Amino acid sequence: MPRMAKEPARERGRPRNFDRDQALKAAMEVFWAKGYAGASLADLKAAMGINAPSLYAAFGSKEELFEAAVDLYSDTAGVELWAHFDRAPDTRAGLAAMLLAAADLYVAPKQPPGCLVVLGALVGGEAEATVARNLARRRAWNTDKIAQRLTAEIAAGTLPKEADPAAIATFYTTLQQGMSLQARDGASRETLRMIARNAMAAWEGLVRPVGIGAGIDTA
Amino acid sequence: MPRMAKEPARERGRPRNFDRDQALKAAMEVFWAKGYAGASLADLKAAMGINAPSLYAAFGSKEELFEAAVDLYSDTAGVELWAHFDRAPDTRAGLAAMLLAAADLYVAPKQPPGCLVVLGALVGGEAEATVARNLARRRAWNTDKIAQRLTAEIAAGTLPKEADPAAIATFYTTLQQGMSLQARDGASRETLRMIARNAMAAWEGLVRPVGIGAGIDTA
DNA sequence: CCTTTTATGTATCGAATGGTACAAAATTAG
DNA sequence: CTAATTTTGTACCATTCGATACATAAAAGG
Repeated sequence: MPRMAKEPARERGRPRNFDRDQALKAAMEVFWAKGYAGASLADLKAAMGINAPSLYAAFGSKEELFEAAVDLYSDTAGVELWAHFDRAPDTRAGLAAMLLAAADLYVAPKQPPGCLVVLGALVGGEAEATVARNLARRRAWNTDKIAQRLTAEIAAGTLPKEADPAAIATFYTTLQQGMSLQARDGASRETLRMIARNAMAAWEGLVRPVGIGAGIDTA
Repeated sequence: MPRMAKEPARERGRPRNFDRDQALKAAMEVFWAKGYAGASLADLKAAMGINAPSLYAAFGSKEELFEAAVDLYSDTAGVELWAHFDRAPDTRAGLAAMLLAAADLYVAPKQPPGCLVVLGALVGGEAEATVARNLARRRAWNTDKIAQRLTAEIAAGTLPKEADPAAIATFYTTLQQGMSLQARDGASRETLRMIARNAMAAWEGLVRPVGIGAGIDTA
């Protein structure tokens, strides 16, 4: 049984002379900017500063490199976004905070506009199908996350029983994804924040579906 | 001066033995399904049922073929969508009708899900840059179309002077584009229609920005 | 030292990419 | 008929694609 790699623990053969995390971050930015198919191996090699054999030895294949890049994205940019959602006192405040954070993230300087999970692999041939499916699964997770919190609030009585968690969650997911496209089309941070604020203007109408008593007990 | 081609008017050389419009429609569907970069010449040739020289003689290049396909899309699916917007008595009804029509269009059977103008060329390298810019321009036109009608209604007094045409138009464009992604992710017609309906729940909050008197004169 | 192990750089691989050369075929003009 | 014009099918081009073979370099184990 080989000993655990706790300290740096020099491995056996010739050490690699590039920083794996740094190279992965560079790859993430290329995928983020150009998408899975649009990022060529030549692009990736140039950005990562390594040759093909080093890339394949460290990451396996373009597809595995992409998955690793998306993991890194989720663990950095993505986790920061959803932290706003989790920290907020309720779902409404969480969605507002998440969308405003998205507005900042999607046009942050020194970064490609929009979201890697949304834009990374949308359309394409069979070569992209696998990664596209994986990204779709991540997007579905985010919608579920919103829906689950809504369900909990309905159960707790802080939201009307008539509210439809899936519908509300999908609505805000749709807006968030649309914001990624807007960012690609050159929308400013202010424009994106305005979209986010306007999205919250729909809240009352969403949690209180028409005909249940909308407007009776507001203010 | 060569005579005008009014009747079928047999041209000079060997006649082409495929229907140009029909081939273009087939190409449009391939681009719609796979995007500009994802649609290979092999895909296009197979769907159009012609060989490379015929394709290039009739359409010039992949890029020109794509532009022609997008024109066809705009003149068929797209025009049907915006006809709903134009026919409606006011902007609010127009947006509702347009979004509901989009819900139908984006998951219509025998068609790729979502919108070609939204999904056709979002990310990618320099090879896609030109077509991506052209699609972005078309998307911007649609937003302007909404904003112009809003501006007219504000001038006419049917909407509050405080309403922000650009912000409202961008909001609904964002939703429409998000709906294209949802369609790609497998959303049903019912889900898309729910998104559209919920989008209209935001209307009152949008045309009457916070602090102007929202909620005072409703109902 | 020598052996083992891993990484690197060069030089490529086969396949797919968008796009063409070229000759034969099919039509009209005269 | 012949000449001119246009399309078609075959075969192919140069480039780029993702991915590898292979010899060498650099480290640890013994």
